[in-house]
Amino acid sequence: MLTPERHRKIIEILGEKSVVTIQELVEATASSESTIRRDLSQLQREKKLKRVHGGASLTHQKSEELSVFEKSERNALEKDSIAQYACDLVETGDCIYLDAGTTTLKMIPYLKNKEITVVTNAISHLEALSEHEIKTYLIGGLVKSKTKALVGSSAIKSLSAYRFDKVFLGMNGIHIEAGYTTPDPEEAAVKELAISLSQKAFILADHTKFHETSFSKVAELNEAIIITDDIDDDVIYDFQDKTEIKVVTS
Amino acid sequence: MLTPERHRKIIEILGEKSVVTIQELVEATASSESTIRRDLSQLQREKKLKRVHGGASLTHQKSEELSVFEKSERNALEKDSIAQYACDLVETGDCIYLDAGTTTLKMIPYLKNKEITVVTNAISHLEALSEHEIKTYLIGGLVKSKTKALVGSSAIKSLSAYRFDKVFLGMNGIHIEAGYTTPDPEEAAVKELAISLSQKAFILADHTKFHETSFSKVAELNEAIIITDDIDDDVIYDFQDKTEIKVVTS
DNA sequence: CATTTTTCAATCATAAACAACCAAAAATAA
DNA sequence: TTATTTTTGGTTGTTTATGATTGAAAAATG
Repeated sequence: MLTPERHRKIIEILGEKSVVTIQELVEATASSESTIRRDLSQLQREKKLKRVHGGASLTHQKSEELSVFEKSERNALEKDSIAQYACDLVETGDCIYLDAGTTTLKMIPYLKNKEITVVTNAISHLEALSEHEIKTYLIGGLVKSKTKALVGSSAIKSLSAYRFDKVFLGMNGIHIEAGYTTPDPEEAAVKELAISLSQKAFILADHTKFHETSFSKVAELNEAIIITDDIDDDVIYDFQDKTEIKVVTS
Repeated sequence: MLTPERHRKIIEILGEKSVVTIQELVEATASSESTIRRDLSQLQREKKLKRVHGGASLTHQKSEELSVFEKSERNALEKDSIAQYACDLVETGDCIYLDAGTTTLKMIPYLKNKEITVVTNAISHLEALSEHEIKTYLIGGLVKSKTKALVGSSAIKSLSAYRFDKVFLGMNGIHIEAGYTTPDPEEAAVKELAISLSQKAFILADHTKFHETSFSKVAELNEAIIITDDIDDDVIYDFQDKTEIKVVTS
């Protein structure tokens, strides 16, 4: 494997997972520890990543011109922990629904080799799903040009042909009275239906989403389990009698 | 193999793979290591690529990357003429189905500002469709990881919810007895249904597809109108009593 | 806090890739 | 045709990348 090929792969994996061990990279590139260490040192000099004990992490610098894979987003590390936790809930043979969104995207690397079936409305997730050889169904529908998600009545109809063991959704607002909310009514309708088609529904949301409300209501709090990162104890106290909350400590 | 021919091939391979080893190029061009090294040095001086230890890698210039990619396609100009002609058949308000494939992809720029609705099974077309602000519905279905097309029973079911004014399909084989054929049975089933759901069906195929057959039958010749480029008169004579043929002169 | 385990940087031998050179072959010109 | 130039492929010694090893440093464990 050639050097630039390896470097690209490293950056790409980091874009998906935010953190990666040297061991994982050794396997992914079929090269030795020494080589990976050298690669990481070089990429760190180029400010493409940050070395950490045992592996590497993406730099959370606000950057002007970062290429596709290099773009980091807000709370990337927290979202990665949440995604990883969510994937531990997925069992072999499950049929799951993956909603559009950055956090659900980060689940995909951890779903590899689980022998599951994924249904999604997120066109942006297809590349990663295909790369990790996960059997994927896309629902039909109107392509929302901005977010590249599928919405509308045909999406609703297409989605309702499936039933899920688990569904994983991103969410913009989690509020005691307003419940789960999201900006776009059409996406809200898809999320709402996905929840009702599943045995268990999980909301993946970092701490910034609590006490927020957005335009369109998706569901009541008790209709899904929340997976989140470090939040204040009083926030947990506020919500704990409304629904179940899994807190991931990163 | 002549020098410019070799250089073109190197750039073409690089356009597909982003990185390439010297050994691969030696095999692809049937020339020696020394020659390839000289080629790479020269192409590097021309800023067409970047040499790396063991081979070569793309320069990170997106624009050039794209132009190279376009050039690399076989019969690109003919396909573009065919695509342009096909788009002249589309009228304001039409609902059309666009099949996966390079020729149908080339239709998209010419569809801009026609105020039409497009339904497609080609995930690869979405970017161009969105870029040209065309209202697009994607059918649902299993994501075929290699070609990024939607297939399977759920795709069939999803597609059958629509009716079309016109459908435009690529095709691998056009043969007097075998009719229209394509390699993949699952894609063939989708194409077949699309034809039956339309008022008028058009096959977009350059001259190399005539008298060829592939594995899976899609339809009889008379079920669609063929749009093609310069072909021999005797080919037209062979086919003209079977179906209508539009010949685009480029 | 001491011990154990893991990860690290530095070094080294090896195998691969390299540039430079040369002679043969091919293309071009006379 | 022959002479000249260009291109090619093999050979040379040199450079580079790689993977294994080692002792040091850092985490993890008890």
